[in-house]
Amino acid sequence: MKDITPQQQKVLDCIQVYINKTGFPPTRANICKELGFKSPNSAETHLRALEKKGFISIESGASRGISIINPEIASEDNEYPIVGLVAAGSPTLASENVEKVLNCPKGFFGSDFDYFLRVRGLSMKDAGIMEDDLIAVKKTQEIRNGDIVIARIEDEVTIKYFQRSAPNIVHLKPANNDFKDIEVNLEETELYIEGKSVGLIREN
Amino acid sequence: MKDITPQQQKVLDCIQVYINKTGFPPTRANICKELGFKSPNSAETHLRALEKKGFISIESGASRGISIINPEIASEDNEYPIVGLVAAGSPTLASENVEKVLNCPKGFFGSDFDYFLRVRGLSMKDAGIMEDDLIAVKKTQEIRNGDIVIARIEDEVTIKYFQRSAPNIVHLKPANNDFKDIEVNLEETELYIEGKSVGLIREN
DNA sequence: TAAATATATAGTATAATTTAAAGAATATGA
DNA sequence: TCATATTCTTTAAATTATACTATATATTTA
Repeated sequence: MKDITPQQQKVLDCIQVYINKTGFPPTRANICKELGFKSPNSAETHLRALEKKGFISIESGASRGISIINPEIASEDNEYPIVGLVAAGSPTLASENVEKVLNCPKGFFGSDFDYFLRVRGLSMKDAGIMEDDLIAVKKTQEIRNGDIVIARIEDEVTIKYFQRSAPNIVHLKPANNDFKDIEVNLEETELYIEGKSVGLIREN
Repeated sequence: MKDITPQQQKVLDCIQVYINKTGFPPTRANICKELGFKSPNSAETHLRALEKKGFISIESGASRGISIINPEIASEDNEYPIVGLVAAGSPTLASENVEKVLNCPKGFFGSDFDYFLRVRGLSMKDAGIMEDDLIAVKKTQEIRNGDIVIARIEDEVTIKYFQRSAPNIVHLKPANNDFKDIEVNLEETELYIEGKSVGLIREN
């Protein structure tokens, strides 16, 4: 990341202080006033320079659409959306799928993860994964045999053990004798791995 | 702080998710679109209700001037000891029994709790409680039938379902056909309830 | 039953970004 | 040293973004 000039640093600090104080980013006029400019366009120019150098991002056309790019955004708690399994389609984070969010400290599970997924069904009950449990899902394509994956097969989403049986054959194995393995021939059927489970939470 | 309705909670979550995603708050139109309203005014009304109930603050006349009021509960972690089951004796919080502590936000489970207990054995596997899981234990003597309890019988500690079968007869029932009920006659044998399970955590 | 909640249409006024043009000061490289 | 690039700042204005208000209806809750 490139160096910034003293004045650009002043603008960056001004943004951070303003966000800390108000909870939302400043406008150009706010920055202009705060730093004693006579024109919002002075602020605009600095913002563009900071954006170019990678310190902030600006959503074009959006009022107060400034966000600070902060590599160590490691606040203690992070909010993770709880996603419900939908009948069809991937467990996206679109708000209609998000029940609510849950605070969870960094490092709570051994791996980072992206969201909680609400479990439906009992196909993994012998692995201790019960109806209504929350699975912590890490979005990744790096899957090993035996991982518990969230897999999507042609709009059907399921939680199973992953087992690659041949270069183009994958078995999705339940942990419940009442369910059968799902055999996926990758040449015929599209299999998408949404992610893998890195943890589980249950509330009694 | 007053309660909010399910829909208001959705709006609040939508704001939080949007902020997490973009770094700045949503407009009414963003919320409207995200929640599927046809009019931004629906969002406006919910925002005003949330403001009135103290969950957000709105800076009048400021575009994207929404900030979430964080109650101290949301940012406060508590450290809970993780206790291992000892061969004999109760799962006390004496330091020799404490593996480590785990940060957990207030309100993480529906109930308060006092410590995490490391699970040993598979007597409750059909209830989804597996070896090495962490059970969140609330110290209490108020037990109902069907509760998962941490019970101590003459220096032997076990995790089972509680079932009072008669005024002085208690059954501690496993969730695994390989284990038998433990019948406790309270006139002959001392039974001590350490607490009950209010939640579970597992790391894959 | 009254109040609260939820949602819509419609419109106005203000907020805010962006662009163009200009100029001065400073830094950099040949 | 000089030419060029970068930084910094201004005026001015066009355009879009956005909040807010009025009004209405339906449903739910206390």
